[in-house]
Amino acid sequence: MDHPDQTDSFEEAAGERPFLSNYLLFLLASTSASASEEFHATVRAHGLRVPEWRVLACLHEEDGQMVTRLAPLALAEQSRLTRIIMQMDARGLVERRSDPEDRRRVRIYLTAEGRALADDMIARARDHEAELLSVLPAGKGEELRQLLKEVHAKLTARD
Amino acid sequence: MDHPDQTDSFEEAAGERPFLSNYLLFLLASTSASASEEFHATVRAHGLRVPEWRVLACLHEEDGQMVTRLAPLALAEQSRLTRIIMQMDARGLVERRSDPEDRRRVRIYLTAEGRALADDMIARARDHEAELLSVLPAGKGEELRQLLKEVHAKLTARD
DNA sequence: ACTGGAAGCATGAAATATCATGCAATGATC
DNA sequence: GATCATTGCATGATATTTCATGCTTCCAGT
Repeated sequence: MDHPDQTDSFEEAAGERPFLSNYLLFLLASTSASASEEFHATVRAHGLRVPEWRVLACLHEEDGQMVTRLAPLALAEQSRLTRIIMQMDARGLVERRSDPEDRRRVRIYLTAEGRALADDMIARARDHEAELLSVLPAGKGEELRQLLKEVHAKLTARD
Repeated sequence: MDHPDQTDSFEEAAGERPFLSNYLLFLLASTSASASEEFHATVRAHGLRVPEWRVLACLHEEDGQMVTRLAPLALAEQSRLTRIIMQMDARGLVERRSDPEDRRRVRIYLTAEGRALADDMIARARDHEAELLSVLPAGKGEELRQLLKEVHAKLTARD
């Protein structure tokens, strides 16, 4: 039945597996989007936009970071992050202080309110992650985490 | 030196591993972003915006899809996709035809030019993916792909 | 010290995205 | 087969994002 020498239209050839559903960049983007969406609903329910939550998480990890360092971590472009920080500042979640070592730099610090919110959201993020992983066969989640850490490291190594 | 019964500030406690760099949603989003960025440069170099490339890839896989089906696949919201399609139509990459079975539906078809571009870009995507995977120890890439397919399936199963 | 260049952040104008809603076609219920 | 709800797509108003560029501060070389 299969005469590969005849039907080589490339598109519908016999042994082809579908491209899209196996394409790594698609799987990454799509999985990231659907996995994140659930939690992002929680984020918005707490009056935060997604990049604001990311900033809180980054500062929770290390307070007083500069805008330029925060931007890639929060997956936001610099000018966008500047504005987000300004709004968070206006709202009293963070505080901007010029770095005395280098006055070009602006370092961002959590306020008490910001820290409280960050703590709360981080706890929720942990819970959500646990719940997310629970739909997978045991161990798979950690396996995925480790692989992603590896790839992520390789990719960000070559700046 | 370490008296865990004293310094339990939760934040800087002894055995804590960093949250962010182990947080699955962060790893997914950040890895996806940096992995995609390289290829997206290629996409733009060919005069396409990222969602346009995604539409081409989706149609290459299955021509004549409806807008509503295309939107989640191309990771774009419906009204956004409508406009993107309109531009691609204006540019001659796709064609919109009302579905005779259900005249609310608009089905999108690749034009000859669109198909040629899609074929070309898919080939480049394959190449880029191979190159991307080559920075990983052999096998790791496929392992990652399989895990992502699993998680992706689980996540999209519960609509 | 002086000059050129780069780093760090801010900002205006233009491009995009989103949200709610509109409209048309279909399906379901009685 | 009239009515009401729903699906599918389009669209206007608004909000967000981006791009280029400006301004300031620092650094390197001279």
